[in-house]
Amino acid sequence: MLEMAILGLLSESPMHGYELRKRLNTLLGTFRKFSYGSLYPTLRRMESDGLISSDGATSRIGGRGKVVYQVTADGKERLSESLAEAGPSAWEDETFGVHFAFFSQTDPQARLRILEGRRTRLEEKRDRVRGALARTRERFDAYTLELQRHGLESVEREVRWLNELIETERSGGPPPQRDPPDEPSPGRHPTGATSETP
Amino acid sequence: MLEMAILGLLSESPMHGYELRKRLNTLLGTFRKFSYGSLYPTLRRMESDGLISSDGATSRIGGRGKVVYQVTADGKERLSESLAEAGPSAWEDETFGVHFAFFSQTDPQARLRILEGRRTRLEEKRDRVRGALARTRERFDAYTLELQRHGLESVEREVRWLNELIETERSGGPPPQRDPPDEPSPGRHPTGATSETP
DNA sequence: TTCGTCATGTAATGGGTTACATGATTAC
DNA sequence: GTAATCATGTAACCCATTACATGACGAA
Repeated sequence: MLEMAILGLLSESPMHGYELRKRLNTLLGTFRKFSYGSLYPTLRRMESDGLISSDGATSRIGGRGKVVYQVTADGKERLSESLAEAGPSAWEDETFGVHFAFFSQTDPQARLRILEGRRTRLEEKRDRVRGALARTRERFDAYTLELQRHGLESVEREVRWLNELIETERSGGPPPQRDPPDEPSPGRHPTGATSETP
Repeated sequence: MLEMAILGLLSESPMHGYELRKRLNTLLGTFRKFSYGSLYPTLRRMESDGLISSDGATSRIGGRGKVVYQVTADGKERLSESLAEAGPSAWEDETFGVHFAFFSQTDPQARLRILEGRRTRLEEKRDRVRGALARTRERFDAYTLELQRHGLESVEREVRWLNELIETERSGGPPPQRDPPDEPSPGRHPTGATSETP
């Protein structure tokens, strides 16, 4: 997971750990965050595995020196293997997210298989929840019921999303390019205060 | 997390591990699943901690025998402490879900603080994503952009959900009791196969 | 000169999963 | 009598987090 994300980012441009983490967390931040405690050890392991290489610059005396990493040939190979992996593991919540984040580097066929697999996964889940809701409607208290209902709606929403993506993908069409949802603040001030949380 | 969920379920009625896991996975299944590999060891630990007690029935010769657990006095105390815990940890995705699942056993004040804390967390996240989207719009490729957009919409949706819940909660009103979404299958075509993964 | 943030790292720990192994009970 | 599912458990591992520690560098 982390490995794939690192390879994906480094393949676009060489970077050092700190920046890598920042980009990782804005890229995948909607569903996942990484800490240094996992990043740095992973980078070292990947270097010793030959997937990435550093300039080993121990710049300046004393300080540890900024270490810039880049992907090796082996690393590139590993990356495309990972991205092409369209089996069950790629439909899991977080794994799917990472895959999706690097779809532009992924073979169109793999993209489609991943999207479809993910959709099937979610449809199964949706049906399980619907079933539980139908079977045991009165065994749930109001909160539990609300939890199920909200969960069900989330899944249904993602299925619709996937349907759109698959359709677009099938028509060989360009990846979607729609506007992000407008924040409902009609008169936006230059101050642009978006939220007031007291 | 697992501990709280176990206490919450067992406090409603005594159960053995297998059934516990099933109920756990239908109750929390929209966002979390547990395996036996974590459940059984946890049950044993909790028993040795005195939070739950088993009937120790080594029924039948040979076989391990069904073990029914129930919450002890200490366990009940621990449960209400856990449920009342309304600090930052309770706003985390999965922790929040578990808290919510047992809201009917939770003090109304704690419920409100948890919902509000969760909302603030999500509003912060929403603003971070909006910011990233506004700052680096053209540094994202189409897929990455779509990922952000979908993530943003998900967060916005959950904020709206929380707003409704908080409003209901504030008016001392009864917990929501609305209908689960109707499956939109009035006349689904046989051609309209939703998933075919060969 | 002090604060923020850039930058790298380690030790201890957490909280689970996977895969495996065993046997009892029920339905057909 | 055999397949499914009920029921319990263990060992090995995984993939990270938390908390801590260190220090450089730029701006106020």
